[in-house]
Amino acid sequence: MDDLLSGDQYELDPLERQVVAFFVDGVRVLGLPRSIGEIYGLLFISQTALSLDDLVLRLHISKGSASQGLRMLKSLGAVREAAGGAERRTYYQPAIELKRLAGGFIREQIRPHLESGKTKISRLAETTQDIDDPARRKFLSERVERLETWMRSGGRVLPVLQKLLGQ
Amino acid sequence: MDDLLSGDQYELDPLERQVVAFFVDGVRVLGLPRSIGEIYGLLFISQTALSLDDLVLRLHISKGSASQGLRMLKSLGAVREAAGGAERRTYYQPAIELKRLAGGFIREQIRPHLESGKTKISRLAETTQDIDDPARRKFLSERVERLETWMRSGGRVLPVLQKLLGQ
DNA sequence: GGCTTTGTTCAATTTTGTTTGAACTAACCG
DNA sequence: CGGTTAGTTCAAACAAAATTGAACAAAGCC
Repeated sequence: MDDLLSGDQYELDPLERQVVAFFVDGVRVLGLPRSIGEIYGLLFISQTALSLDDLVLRLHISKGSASQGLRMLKSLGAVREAAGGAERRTYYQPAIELKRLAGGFIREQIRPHLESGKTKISRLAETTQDIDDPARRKFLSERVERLETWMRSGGRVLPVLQKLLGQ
Repeated sequence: MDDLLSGDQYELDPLERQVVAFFVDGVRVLGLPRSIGEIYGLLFISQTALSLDDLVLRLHISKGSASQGLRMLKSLGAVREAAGGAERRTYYQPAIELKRLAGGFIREQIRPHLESGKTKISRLAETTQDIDDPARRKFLSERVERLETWMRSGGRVLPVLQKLLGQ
């Protein structure tokens, strides 16, 4: 905290900045906040495990951001707590197997939406039954049927995806 | 605009609202704006092709939103202009084959990021060469190699994905 | 030509989502 | 105990992204 001699001793070097920027872009594609990319990026390029305070200090983000970011990364299985440390403070390391990263993302971000989608389509199918005009009802049933097909395809694809990424 | 007799003549019925809401949620998962979901949803549930003005009127969105939304949906291959109409006004219909939808999304939203990712990693690999400390350089090279592996996996997965969704 | 209709563009506004930071809990320490 | 450190929570501030609407261009019509 007390960087009395040099305010820059914690600054990222150019390579670290480049890697962090890479992951910031990466997670934006996935619809995750930039702090997630910053944290994961710095962990990815660090040879030693880092604490929450290290992240705050080096990335110039708030403790709140670091805490929330680490929580999400843990839930995605993208970081784990470093084993062993006898210290009270916990240190974090990145998971770097694509299999694990993709698996966590699919489990946490995709499957829930697929599930809730199926539920909503069921309700849609019910609502469709209430339509009076038979021609209209037939058309709607076909469209709902189409949605159900989409969801089935989605459900079939995920395991294959995970399998392909796990190598 | 001047609905003197009944302000509701263009309102969505409950089923239409349900479908539009379904697609609004759906596109949010993909990181696309809600207007995209509204427009596609209404087209999806409509038995006839709709014009830009129809969308403005029924969804209560601005002409600007409708225009931009249709442009993006066209670029994704998710809507096409209805053939035939001798009218000046153009009418739109949804593409409903998952194959086509997924293909457009992959082409427009995923591939560009994969490509630019590869480029950035190449630059990263160069920067890594400038590192003086051999141990550090070795570690960084391994991590960059890992990123390259990720990208290769990504590149291999996309065609399989398209193939699986096209049935 | 002038008038109308259709659609686009983009700066200003609104909405949404992220980050901050102060207040808090919990755990350790002397 | 009282003091320090580690980490969480959440309302408020801020930043990023979407939407609006007015000005505009293009094309048809009379």
